[in-house]
Amino acid sequence: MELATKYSPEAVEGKWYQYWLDNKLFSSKPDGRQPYTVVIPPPNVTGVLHMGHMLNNTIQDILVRRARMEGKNACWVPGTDHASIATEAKVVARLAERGIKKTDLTREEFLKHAWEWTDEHGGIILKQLRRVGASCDWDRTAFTMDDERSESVIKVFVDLYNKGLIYRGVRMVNWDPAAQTALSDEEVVYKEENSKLYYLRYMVEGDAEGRYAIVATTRPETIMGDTAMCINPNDPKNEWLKGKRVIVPIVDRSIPVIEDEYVDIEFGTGCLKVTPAHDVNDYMLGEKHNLQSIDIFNDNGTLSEAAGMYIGMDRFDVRRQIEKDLQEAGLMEKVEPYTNKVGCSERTGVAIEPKLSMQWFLKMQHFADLALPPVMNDELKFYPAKYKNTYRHWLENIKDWCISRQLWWGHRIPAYYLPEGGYVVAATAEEALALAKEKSGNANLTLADLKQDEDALDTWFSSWLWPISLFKGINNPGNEEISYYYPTADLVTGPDIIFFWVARMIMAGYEYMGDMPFRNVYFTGIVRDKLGRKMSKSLGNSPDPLDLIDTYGADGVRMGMMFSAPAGNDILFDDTLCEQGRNFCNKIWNAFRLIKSWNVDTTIELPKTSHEANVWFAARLRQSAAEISDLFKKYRLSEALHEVYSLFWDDFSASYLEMIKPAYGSPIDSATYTTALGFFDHLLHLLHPFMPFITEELWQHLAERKEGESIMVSPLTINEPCEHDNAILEAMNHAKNVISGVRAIRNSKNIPQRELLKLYVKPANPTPELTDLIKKLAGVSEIETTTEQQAGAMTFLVGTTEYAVPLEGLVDAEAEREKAMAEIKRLEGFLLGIEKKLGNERFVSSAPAAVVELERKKKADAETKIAALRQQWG
RNA sequence: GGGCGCAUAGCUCAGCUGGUUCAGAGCAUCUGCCUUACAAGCAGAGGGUCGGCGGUUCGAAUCCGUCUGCGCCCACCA
Repeated sequence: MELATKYSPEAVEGKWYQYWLDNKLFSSKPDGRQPYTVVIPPPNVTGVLHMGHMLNNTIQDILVRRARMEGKNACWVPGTDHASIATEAKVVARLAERGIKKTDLTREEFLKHAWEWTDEHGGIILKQLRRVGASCDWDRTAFTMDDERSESVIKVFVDLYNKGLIYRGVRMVNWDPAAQTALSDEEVVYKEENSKLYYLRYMVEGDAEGRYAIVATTRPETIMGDTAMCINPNDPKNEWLKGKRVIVPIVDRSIPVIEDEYVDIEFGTGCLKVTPAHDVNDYMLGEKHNLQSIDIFNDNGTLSEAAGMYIGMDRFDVRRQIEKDLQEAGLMEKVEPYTNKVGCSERTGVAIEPKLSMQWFLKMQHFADLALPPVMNDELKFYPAKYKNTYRHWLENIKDWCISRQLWWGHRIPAYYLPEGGYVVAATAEEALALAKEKSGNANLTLADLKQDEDALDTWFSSWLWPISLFKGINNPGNEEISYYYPTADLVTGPDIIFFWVARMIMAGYEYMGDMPFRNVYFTGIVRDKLGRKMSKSLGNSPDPLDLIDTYGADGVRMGMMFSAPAGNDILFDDTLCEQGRNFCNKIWNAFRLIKSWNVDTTIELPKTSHEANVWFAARLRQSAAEISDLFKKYRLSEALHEVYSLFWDDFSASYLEMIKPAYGSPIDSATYTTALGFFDHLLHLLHPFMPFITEELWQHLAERKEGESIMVSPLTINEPCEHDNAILEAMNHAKNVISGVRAIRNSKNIPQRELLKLYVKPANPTPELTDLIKKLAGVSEIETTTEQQAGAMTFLVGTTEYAVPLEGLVDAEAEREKAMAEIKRLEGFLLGIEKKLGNERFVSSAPAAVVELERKKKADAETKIAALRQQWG
C-alpha cells in the first residue's frame, strides 16, 4: 500500500471518530474494573467552542484516554449548563430584535422562546467537541435543566430548607439593573474606573453665618436618598458640626448630623453622606442609627418616584445632570479626577446597584466546615497546590449565598405562598398544597390558591450537584451507577470558578454523598495570546479552534495547546505551536512510511548493529515510559508530552531508525523488522492520549484488526526499567557523543557524509563499545586503537577518552593548538576549584561520603584530560 | 488595605528534600545540506553573574531576610 509523503488529517479524523462512535468505544457501564470518572465542566448550552474549552477538554481527553489504555473503566460524562442569566440575556436580546419586550410576555411565553433558542443553539458546542476528539460517553449527555437534574435541584432545595439551612429575608444584595436580578457576591467583579470625586456643599440649617459642610462623594446622583450626614466624633475639624442639621443640596431636605467612628477622618473632608438604601456601609450605619431609608431607584436603574426629582432618568444621566445643576446652584465646591473600583455584574457588565430586597439565602458555615478539612489535609488534592490557600481563605470568610435570581430561565424556587400569608416549601405543587392545608388549617385550599415564588435559582445551585446528579445520586441514592462512578477521579477546570463551582461541589459532595466529588482537581491556566493578553472577543485575538483544526489537524492543535500548558500557569498560545504539532504528526507518519518501505528477507541474519540498537531502544523505551507514567501521576502533562515527543523524534526517528536502516534497496532481517514494529506499536500507545487520530490511523496498519478493535482500548504496557539497562544506555550515550564529535568535524571542514573517515582512539576507560554503530552513523571506515599521537588530525574528547580524525592537509595546526590550550586552561581552573574544595577539612568531614567521592572522581578525570592534552600539545 | 505567586538563554519554561562536570529543554537565531522516510526535513553551532543586595552553609539557581519589577485572588473606604 502506498502512503502519501504527508499526513492528511482531514482524510483521517472524521472517519475514526465515526468508527469510535459506531463501536461504542466511549461508552461505559459499571463492571469489575476500576472506574475512572470525569465529569465535564458543562459549557453554556448556547455557547460556542473557544480556546479555553479547547485547552480544558484536550486535557480531560488526554487523562481519560490514558486511563482507558491503562485498563480502567473510563467514563467521561458530557453535558451543558443552562446558564440562566447569560442565556436569559441572550433571549431577551433576540426578542428585542424582533420588537418583543420581555415584560410583555408571560413567564410561560418567555420560557417557550428560551427553549426554542436552547433547542436551536444547544448542543452546538458538544458537536464541536467531537472535532477535538473528545472521547465522551455521549449517551450520557446531560443538561442542567433536563428532568433528572431539575428534579435533583428541587429535591435538594426542599431538603436544605427542611434542615433549616435555607432562609428568606430582606438583605442588601448586589442588584444588576440590566438583568434586573440579584447576584451573589461571586458574580460581582470589581473594575478600576476613572471617575470623579465631587465635593458638595451641605448648608448648615439655621446657621447665621451661612456656613456649610463639604461632603466628598463619587455618587452625587444618590443625594435624594440621603437621610443623614456622618462625622467621626474624634475629628476636631468637624467638631462644630456636632448636633447640627444640614440641608441636602438641591433637594432642600434637612437631615441630621450623626457621629460614628466608622468615618475615616483623613478621607475628603471627614464628612460622609449616608444613603442607607444604596450603599452597603450606609445601610449598616442606617441600621445602627435608626435612619430612614429612601430607595430612589427603580429596578432598571432609573430614578423612582421616591427620588422626587429626575424621575425616570437613568442613574448615569442623572449623575451628569446633577453635576450641572449643582454647579449652577453654587453648591458644588469642586470636582476632582478619581480612580475607584466599581462593582460590575460578571455577566452583563453593568455597575452593580446595592439594593435592599427580599431574597433566598443558603447558610454557608455548615458547608464550609464540611469542605475545608479534606482539601487542607490533601485527601482531595489540588494541582497546583497553591490554590489551597485561595480556597481556605474563601471558606474561612464565608458569607451566606444568595441563591434567588429574579429570572425566569432556571429552576423555579419551590416555595408556595398562602392566600393569608406565609409560605410552604415542597417539591411539587401537590405536596405544597398538602402542607399548606396543614399549615393554615384550611382543608378547602386548592392549587389555585397557592402562588409559587416567581424567582429562579442561581445556576450554580444546579451545577454544584453535577457529579452526583449525573449518576442520579440525588433522586436514587445508592444506585449502581452512583456507587460505582462516585467519587469521580479528576476534575479539570479553570481557577476562575474555584468558588462558584469547585468549592460548592465539594460542599454538596460531602452533604449528599458523605464523600468528596472528585479525588483531584487540575486547574488549567488562562489562554492568552503570545503577547500575554487574555484572549477575548473584543480584542479579536482569539482564534477559532475549528479554524485551527482545519489548518493543522486536531492532533496538531492538541499538541499545540499542550506544548505550553503547565498546570495552573497561563498558556501563551501561538499558532506556531500548532505548526510544531502538525510537523510532529508528519514526523510520525514518515517514520512509519520508512519502516513500511522495507522489504523483509527472512534469510538474513540479525546484524550486530541492529541487535545493539534493539537492545538499546528497548531499554530507552522502558526508561522513558516509566518517566511518562510518573509525570502523568503528577499531572505534569506538558512535560509528559515533551518526553514522548523527544522519545519519538530524537531517540526513535533520529537514532534508532538510522541505526537499523538497511542500505538503500537492501532488505531488512525479519527479527529487526518485527522488533521495530513492536517499538512503533508501543510508541503509538504512549502517543495516543495526546494525538488520538493519527495513532489510530497508523495502528490499523500494524496488524490485521477485527471490526471494533481500536488502539484506544488496546492496553498500554509499561515495563519497569531493568537493572542492566543502565549499561547499554551509558554505552549508547558515549557512542552518540563520538558520532556527534565526528559529525562536527565533518561540518567544520565541509566533508560530505559519503566520504568515509578513519577514527583513532586512545586506549582509555571506558573503551568505546558499539563501534560498528559508530562506523555506520558517523561514516567511519575503521576505528583503530593506538597510543601514537596523530599528526594532522582533529581531536575531541568524550568523557576522558580521546578520539582523533586524521585529515591530511585540512587541519590548521595552530588553530587546533590554540583550542587545546584554551581547554587546558579551562580544565585547570575547574581543577583548582575542586582541589580547594577537597582541601577544605570541613567539606571532607561534613559532606556526605558520596559527594566527596564524586569530587575525587571529578578531580581524577580532570587530571587525566589535562595530561592527555599536554601530551599531545606539549 | 490583606493574602498568594512569579522573576533562569531573544521567547516560553524545567530545574523535586541545598552537592550528578548543573546552569538545562523546546522554539527562535546562525552555518552547511533538496543525502533515497520526512525541507512540515537532516547535521552542526552560538547564546545566561539563575532580578538587585545582604545572610545561613564546607557548599546556594535551590534555604532565610530585604529591595525592585510583574501577575493573581480577596476586601464595604465614601
